[in-house]
Amino acid sequence: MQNLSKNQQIIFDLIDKSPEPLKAYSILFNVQKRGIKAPLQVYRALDKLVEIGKIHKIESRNAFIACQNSSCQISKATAFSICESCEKVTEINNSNLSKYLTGFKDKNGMKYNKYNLEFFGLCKKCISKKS
Amino acid sequence: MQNLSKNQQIIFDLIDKSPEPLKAYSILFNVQKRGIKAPLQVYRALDKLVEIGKIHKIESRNAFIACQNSSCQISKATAFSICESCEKVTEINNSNLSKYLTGFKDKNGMKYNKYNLEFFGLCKKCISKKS
DNA sequence: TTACAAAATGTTATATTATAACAATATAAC
DNA sequence: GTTATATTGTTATAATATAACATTTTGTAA
Repeated sequence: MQNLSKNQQIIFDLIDKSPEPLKAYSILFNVQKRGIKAPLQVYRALDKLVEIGKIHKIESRNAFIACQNSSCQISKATAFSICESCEKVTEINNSNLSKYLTGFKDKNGMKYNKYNLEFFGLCKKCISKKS
Repeated sequence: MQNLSKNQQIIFDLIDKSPEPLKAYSILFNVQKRGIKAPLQVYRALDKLVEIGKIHKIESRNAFIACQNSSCQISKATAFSICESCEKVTEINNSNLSKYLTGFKDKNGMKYNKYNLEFFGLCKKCISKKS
């Protein structure tokens, strides 16, 4: 695996140490003191980091999270759980699930090479808060 | 099932007769001749139509498609196949898949009440074009 | 059939997310 | 060292989505 460029490293570090998914303009705000001034600089780094699998985009939230799976280099099979109350997002790493979905074939004969799955619900903390 | 309001009906009809997912501002452009002038009017109708399950949002494309499943009223379990070449989107209606995912429990103890799954690949047409 | 509540509409302004286009610089491969 | 590729920098703008407020319509029940 090649090294990250300067901007890529700055932005990856920020996302990687964040406990929650970060949005592009929040990232921009946080890295301005490090010399990254324009949205495009952020989006370019994000695109590359997604491409090489260091981060994932949470599509329903337009936000980015570091890959939790140390062996994941290219993101062809992603699954996340999202708490609709506190917005906590966790990457699901379940081999049964990934086997099932990677092998899934629909009747239309289309062969899939990638998928993204987002589960929504309430996390344990938020369930107990409400009861 | 209650009837749709005027704006909801106009926008649903447009989406329903479209062979491909439609984006909000493309919808806006197409319904201006019918008196819907502002983005918010479109987004409000879209929100409601999604809520009652008449349409789904394709998150990775920011586009909307009519529900293909006649029995689907509330969209708690959605799955789509997306061709990365021609962008054709099809709703997957596979009871094995939906049973598997609806029953899925992760080790974190979170209970899911909704999911959205997007598969990516090449459709039959696009595969044969390339060979 | 009025009155009340809920849903939907209309309108202007603005926030948020993302890319186009072009020039310059750095890095890797040969 | 030269060339190709990736990355950066910069300005402008496109595309997606919501805030806030006023008004009208619709459904429900007294």
